[in-house]
Amino acid sequence: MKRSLPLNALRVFQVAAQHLSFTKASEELSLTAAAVSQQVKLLEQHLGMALFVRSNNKLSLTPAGERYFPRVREAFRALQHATAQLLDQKFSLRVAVPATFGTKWLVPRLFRFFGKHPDIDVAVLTEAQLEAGAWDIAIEERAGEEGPHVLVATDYVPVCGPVLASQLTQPSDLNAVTLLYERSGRRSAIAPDWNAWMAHAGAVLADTTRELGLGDGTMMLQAAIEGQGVALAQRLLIAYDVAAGRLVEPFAASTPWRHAYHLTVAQGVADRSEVSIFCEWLRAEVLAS
Amino acid sequence: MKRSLPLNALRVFQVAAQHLSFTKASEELSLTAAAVSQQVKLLEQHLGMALFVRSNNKLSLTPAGERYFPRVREAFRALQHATAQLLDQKFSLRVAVPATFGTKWLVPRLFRFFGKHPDIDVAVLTEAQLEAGAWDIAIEERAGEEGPHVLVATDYVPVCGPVLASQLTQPSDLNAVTLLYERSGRRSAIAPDWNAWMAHAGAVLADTTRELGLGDGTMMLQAAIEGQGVALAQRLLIAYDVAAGRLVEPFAASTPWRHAYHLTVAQGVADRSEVSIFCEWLRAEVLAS
DNA sequence: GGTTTCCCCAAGTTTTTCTAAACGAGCTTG
DNA sequence: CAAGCTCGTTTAGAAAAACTTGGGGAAACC
Repeated sequence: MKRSLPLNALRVFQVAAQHLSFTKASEELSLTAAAVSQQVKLLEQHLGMALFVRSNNKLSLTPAGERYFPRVREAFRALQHATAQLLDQKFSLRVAVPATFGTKWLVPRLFRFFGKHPDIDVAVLTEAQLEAGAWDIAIEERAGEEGPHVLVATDYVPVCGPVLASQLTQPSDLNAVTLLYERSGRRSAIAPDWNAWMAHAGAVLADTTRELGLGDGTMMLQAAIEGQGVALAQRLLIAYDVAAGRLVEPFAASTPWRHAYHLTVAQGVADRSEVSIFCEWLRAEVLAS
Repeated sequence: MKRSLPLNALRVFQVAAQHLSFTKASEELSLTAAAVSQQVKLLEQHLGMALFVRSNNKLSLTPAGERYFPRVREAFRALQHATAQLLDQKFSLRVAVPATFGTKWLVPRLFRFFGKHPDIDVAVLTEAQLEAGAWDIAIEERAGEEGPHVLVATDYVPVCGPVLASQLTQPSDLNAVTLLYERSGRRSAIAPDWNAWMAHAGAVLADTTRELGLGDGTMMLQAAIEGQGVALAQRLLIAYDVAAGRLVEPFAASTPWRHAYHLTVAQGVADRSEVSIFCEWLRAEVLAS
């Protein structure tokens, strides 16, 4: 490499390649289109090859640019991710939770914690970033409700929007609607299925019943709220939506199997006061509900 | 992220963290130490946290910096690697070879190819970068000498420097010296071992004989040239060193097993004239030797 | 105790980067 | 088919970084 890569030009290239438009890239970067054009030209000169084909009024990548772009994007994403994680360390307490649990249970209660402890900066991270050193407290979901660190456990009930609920009088009616369930891909917990619930409710799931698997519990609940079907959801996580009338439980029957959320404290942080304060607050919240 | 990362400052940080010295970093970057100091300070301000501990006269990373550094380094390496590979595309022909084969067989003959075809830019890549699209022709080593695309095959013979060779009169003398062999970790070929050669030569390898495994054939041959021991080397690759008197074959006995170099042409490039010209030249070179 | 080795700071200069404005090529539109 | 629009390029000058110089201090080395 004759001279070190022009990094800023590289970032401009990356954004421009994403949009396949210098104008759009200039907006994202808060620059003028001229600046983008210049930076890209600089990079192309540095590499000694064209990255874009400027066929008048339409922009596309050359084969070289096509090969280069995804790798450059990946590198920048890695930088971005590393930086974001570094910045998390500025919080005095970092709590990693499953996305749905965070959205539907933790976040709605968190304002009470802030009220009591305004001096503690809490960061709520999604489970996806469960790398060592990235969190102080982690909450994880597992099947069953045994274990020394169980925070709270829940069963599953069918829920749906109020309109749909009015059409359901008995479990077998479910065969006429779309059944939503969570396709928890990587999670260790065994996802509950409709088949089991129906059997438990004394009905039979027809082969023809339409099912829709959502990749994420929040998405599933959102679909249920919008009336797209009936979801098999954790009772623990629907309290607020039920209270607001957005969701209704058409049948009381819950499931015999339960899932539990387990509380883990990262090694070496147990003696920090924020950590124990938060853990105690969590347990108090569980008891209060 | 309030404002996009200062990429150049990030690179400076990366270099400084590598050396744990602003002065050394400034040399590598062809800057003054003051410039390095300023860039690092800029980055630290941007992130809102310290990355280095400046204890007078000794520099070290903070825990945050310690976590950040390897990830930043990785991202820059990825960029560097992607760019290097992109630049290879400027060559009209990219040939990937095992490192030792390239050093000892291909490169010494390559000047004849350039003489005949000065218009073809050849890039010789090491096997390590065997990713799709990165090469036009690949040469790979495998055990045995069967296969439709065998370029050339070879057996193995002991070689060493001339001084050491004068002390060896029969195979059993090898038990008194260091035996060098190639620890070809990832290669699919089964590395030949001294045990087998000794048995074939009618001698016995003593348990006490000192062996030294080198990770790379070139390193092994270099050790042999320097008189550090006797190497079990591919006869194909030692011709030039033997001719120059740097290496000597103390025993004529070669091995019953052979390895072959196979020639692979990447998909979709077989019809390019440079490719067929080079392949024909390779075969002609094999016949000529 | 002097010397060396680091790093930091402030001021000034160089280099890079960006903007503004004008231009040109193709596409759309009336 | 010509006017208007979009989009990228170019140039020159302005703004903003980045870099150097020179000075200083604190530990470490001899």
